[in-house]
Amino acid sequence: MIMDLRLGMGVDLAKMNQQSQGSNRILYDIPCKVCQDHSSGKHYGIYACDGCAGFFKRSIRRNRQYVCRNKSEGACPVDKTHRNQCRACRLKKCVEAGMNKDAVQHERGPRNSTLRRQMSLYFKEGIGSSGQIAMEPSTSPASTTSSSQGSPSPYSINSLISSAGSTSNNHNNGPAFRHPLTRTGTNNSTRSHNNKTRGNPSSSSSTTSSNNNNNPNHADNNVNGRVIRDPFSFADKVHLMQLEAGNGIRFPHGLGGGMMPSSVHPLPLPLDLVMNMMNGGGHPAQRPVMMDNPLNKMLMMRPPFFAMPQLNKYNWPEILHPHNGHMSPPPPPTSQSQLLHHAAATLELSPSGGNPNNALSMMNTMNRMSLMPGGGGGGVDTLCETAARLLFMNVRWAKTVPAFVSLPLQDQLKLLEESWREFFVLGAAQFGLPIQLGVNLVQGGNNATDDEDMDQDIHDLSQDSPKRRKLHTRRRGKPSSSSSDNIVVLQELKSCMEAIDKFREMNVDPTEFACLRAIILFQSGSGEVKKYLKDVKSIEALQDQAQLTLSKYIGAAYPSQPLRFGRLLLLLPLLKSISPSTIQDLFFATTIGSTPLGKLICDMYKSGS
Amino acid sequence: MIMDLRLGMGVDLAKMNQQSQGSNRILYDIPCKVCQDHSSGKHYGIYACDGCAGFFKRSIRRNRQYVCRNKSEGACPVDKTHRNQCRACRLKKCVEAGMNKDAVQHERGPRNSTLRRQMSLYFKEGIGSSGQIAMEPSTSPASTTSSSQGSPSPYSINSLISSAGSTSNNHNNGPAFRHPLTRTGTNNSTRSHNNKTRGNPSSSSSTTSSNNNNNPNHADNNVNGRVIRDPFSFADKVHLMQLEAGNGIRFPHGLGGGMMPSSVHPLPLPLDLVMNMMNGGGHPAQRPVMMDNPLNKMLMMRPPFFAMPQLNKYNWPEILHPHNGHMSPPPPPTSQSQLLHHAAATLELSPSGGNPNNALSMMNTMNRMSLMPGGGGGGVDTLCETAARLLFMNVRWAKTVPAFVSLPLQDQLKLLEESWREFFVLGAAQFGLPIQLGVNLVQGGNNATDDEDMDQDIHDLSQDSPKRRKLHTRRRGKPSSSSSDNIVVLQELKSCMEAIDKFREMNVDPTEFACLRAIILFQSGSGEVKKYLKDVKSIEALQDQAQLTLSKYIGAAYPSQPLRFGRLLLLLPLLKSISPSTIQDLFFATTIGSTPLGKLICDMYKSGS
DNA sequence: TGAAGTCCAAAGTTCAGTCCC
DNA sequence: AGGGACTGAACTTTGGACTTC
Repeated sequence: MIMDLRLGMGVDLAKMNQQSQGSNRILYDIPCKVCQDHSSGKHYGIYACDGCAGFFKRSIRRNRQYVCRNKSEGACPVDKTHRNQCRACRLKKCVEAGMNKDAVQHERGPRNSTLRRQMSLYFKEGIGSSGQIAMEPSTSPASTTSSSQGSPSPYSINSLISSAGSTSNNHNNGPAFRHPLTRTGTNNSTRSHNNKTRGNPSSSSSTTSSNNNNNPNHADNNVNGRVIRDPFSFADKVHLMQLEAGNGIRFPHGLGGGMMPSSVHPLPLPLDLVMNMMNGGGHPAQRPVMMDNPLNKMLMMRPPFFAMPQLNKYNWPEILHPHNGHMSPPPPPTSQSQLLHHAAATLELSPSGGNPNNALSMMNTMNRMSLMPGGGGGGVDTLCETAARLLFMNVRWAKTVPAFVSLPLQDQLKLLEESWREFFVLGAAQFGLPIQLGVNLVQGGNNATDDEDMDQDIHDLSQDSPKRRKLHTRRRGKPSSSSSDNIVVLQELKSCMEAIDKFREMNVDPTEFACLRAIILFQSGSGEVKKYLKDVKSIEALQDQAQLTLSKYIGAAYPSQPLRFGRLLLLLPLLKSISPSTIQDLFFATTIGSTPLGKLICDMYKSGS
Repeated sequence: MIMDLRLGMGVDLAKMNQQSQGSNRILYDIPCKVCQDHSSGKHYGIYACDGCAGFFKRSIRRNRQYVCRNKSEGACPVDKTHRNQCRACRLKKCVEAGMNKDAVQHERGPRNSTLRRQMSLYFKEGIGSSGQIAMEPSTSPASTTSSSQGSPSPYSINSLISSAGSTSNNHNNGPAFRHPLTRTGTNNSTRSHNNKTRGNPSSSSSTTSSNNNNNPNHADNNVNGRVIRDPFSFADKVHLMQLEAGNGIRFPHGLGGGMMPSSVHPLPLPLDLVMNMMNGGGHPAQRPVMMDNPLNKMLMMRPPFFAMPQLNKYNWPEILHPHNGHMSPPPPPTSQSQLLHHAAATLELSPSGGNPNNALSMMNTMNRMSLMPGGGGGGVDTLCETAARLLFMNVRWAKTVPAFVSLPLQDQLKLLEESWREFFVLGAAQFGLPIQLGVNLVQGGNNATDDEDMDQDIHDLSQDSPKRRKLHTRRRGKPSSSSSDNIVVLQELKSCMEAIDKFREMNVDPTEFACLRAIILFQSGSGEVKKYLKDVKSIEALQDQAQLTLSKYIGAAYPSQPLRFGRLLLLLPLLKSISPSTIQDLFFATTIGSTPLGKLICDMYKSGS
């Protein structure tokens, strides 16, 4: 003790020399009393490093009895470099150094699940086999020892065995109750209880179908308009177009079409009128304006694209389900097996279907999706495909805009790179991409997708902690790391969904969407972007054109809505409510992986000349 | 346990039998109604231990929803030893035992650097006196301790004393002395963690409906959904500002105006109409209001807010330099020594000037500022003051908008919290806040501030590495830590400057600024925000009003610029090009520290009746 | 002054790596 | 050679000490 005191005081002054090694983690210059590594404060009564603290805790919790296999008979060196050589000696030294076994508390219940765990559950192991939904890992009898959960398993079989074997928490001390939280003899019950379930708790809750799948107002799948054949070699690589390619009814390369529901057009404006408006507008352009009135052409050129039906909120576009009839929504598969069958069939149709991983993952996904509110139609993979298609359509579209392609190539690429995110969300709004399915990617098995539950999820995941400050920190590489990421992702998704709702509330019509798209495309932006743009003036002029066109169109088409133009423009910032990285992680990870989308798009664009 | 229980029951209600466990802490023999541990008095309505009280508080504050993972389905034992095993059951038992959710209050500011202290320091000693720079809270006499960093000083005198006197720093055997740094790391995290969560004042109770105390006063003004005649007439408001500016008739609280060239005023308006509007909107304070209201004073002190002249790009507003004549910019100090001298002089003028650290840092700052383009008059400190003023004036302005104050208080606060960033940038654009000086905060001594050099700096700092992906990662605490942070900050600054340039290029007039400000203020947004808004419909209607007003105004004032309205609206997203945390770090760290601005603003707003 | 609050050390958990079988 | 266990850094939660209203 005397030693302790002395040491303590002496070293305490040395506390001042802390090291914060690159994070806000604090290490003291006080060495670990066990191994002399930097300590991170006191643990179990003595200054110790995280390693020794963790080791001690695990050893005590699991009641480990190590044996030194060395000739030295318990005299192995325990220091930073050797501490892992002999557990027996390490533990012995921990005790000798004064670590207090009683300070090791009971294991507690698991915290909330994290995105990473869920993702690994889904994508690594493929839950599909028994039709079991994976979020209740343990309720299934045989299932999945803790190990199968990909989690580090504090609740491993091992630990069960060991603690069960030792009826009492022998290693010690019997009754002593020094620390209030000191372990008592209740270990067995505790452990087993812990061992039990580690899944997503709310899985059972609410299948609340947030989907009022009503008003299937798409008339038929009339594919009108030409489809420019476009060698998008890239798309193939990325398996984007699997479904589509496998099915004659779909548009080649996903340049989707569909009929515009007449109800959506307040004024089924004849195209020529639009043209007139555009031409007649006499934009008193204050700047040199690019010639040949490109927006006109742009708007004209893509009837099928802009004519895609607006569907119900979050419903699948009919076009994704060609096998279904015309008016009737696809009967949702009612059983797992049906779904699997469906998925399998789909895969077989795919020309590129050779990839087993793909097939497997898709099947799993389809399986998982079966409990989705929207009926069984959509799965994450399909979602991702659609997402990809959406994006690429935008690229394709841009390529058909003469004014755009007449810009310096560098500018084209930069503009595309800058706008893809907004394109994506805008497209989701226009075409009903059910981005809310992304929630499932975050939550794992929870099939709740309405706002209430989503809020709940956000709350569940939300940790009132420093992490919240890092709100914009993005995980890279890994699917995701901590629950704070979950919060961010969920919040962004929610914002995004609400943004989309706002567009839908406005009943934005295809012409308006087109104009908005152009406005977005010709955003010269500020900061970094601008620096790389060669012809900012032209771009600005084009944006002017676009907004003028929109303004005039609205004036003609919605004369009773003087606020409409402003409202639409004010919706644009909402398109940024989800971050590019979230989009990529959620909707493109499976199809594209981690290649930055901006770059990918540029490549696509360049290659598809 | 049994012993404990018996003892507890036997002695019963008697507070008299307190136990002091080695401190003067008082424990009662009345057991915790939740876990039967010793209680420490009543908490949230029942006798409870500190643990359960804290647990309950945290759970309610963070709106946690736990799920019992036990087969027992919510029947886990909750006692002293098991209380941490299952949060769901513990919380359930808390509630069942009678803990009152409504007794959990909102999170308060950090104790050691309370808002009030900061503010009173800031405003009492601070900005008022000419040329004086007093935003470092620490300049207050007594504190020579580490609290002088101008940062929120986690190291209160109290805590220093108590730890210094230590001996009683019970749980540790050693140290008589905690080094401040010890706490630094945790403190940062702790603080941010504290701050973060509940920007929303009534959130904890909003779920439980307990708090309906807000919205008493929007009874009759409620615009439900309909975009009808505004009781609040933006147009009038706007015109008020014009008049003010034009006539030299100002309203006491800086409601607007600006020295607008007369040519800019297309439509002069009758004053009385306007005055009616202003008087109409009383706003009874709905909540307990912070007393002694330093912010009010501050705001009172600075009437000429909206009258600040629009100056040259990035020049100091004249008003900041009252000691200088009228039109001529202050002669910049020409040499380092001059500057240092100047700085020193300034410091000596400071009432509290004792702190050497302060003096040093300030001198360094001044030194750095010396080579600024805008002349030597402005330093970072002055910049920060101006920034603070800018922000606060916006709050003040909002308070004068009848339509705004007629919203539920909760909504007002949320809207303010959401728009301050944009207000700040918009204000910078309108009043010429030389935000480019912020570059120096990032770079240290580098005196380059034009675009070229800034690009160079970005380039120099930039690592073509994964770091770039973390673009939004935010550092906390330190002014700037890694070079990647620097990149982010510089890029954001640059974007922000360019956004401001765009506004200036457009020659946005004060009326337009006012409308834009209103549009921003009444942004119901999406995602998180919306959830906390009670009266979204009204807010949307108000935004509609604002944009309609702008549209009409532009139509009248700039008939030759049909693109103008759209262009202005399209500038709005640029206001988000700088992140709140960057703004705070750069422009408010010295004045306000790390108190989250959103929260601070809300407090200001509430306190300023 | 009782009962709110914050502060923060030292408990806890999580999980990517790593090693070992 | 793939799966399970261990390690330790990173992060969260707990509860006793202390402050504030």
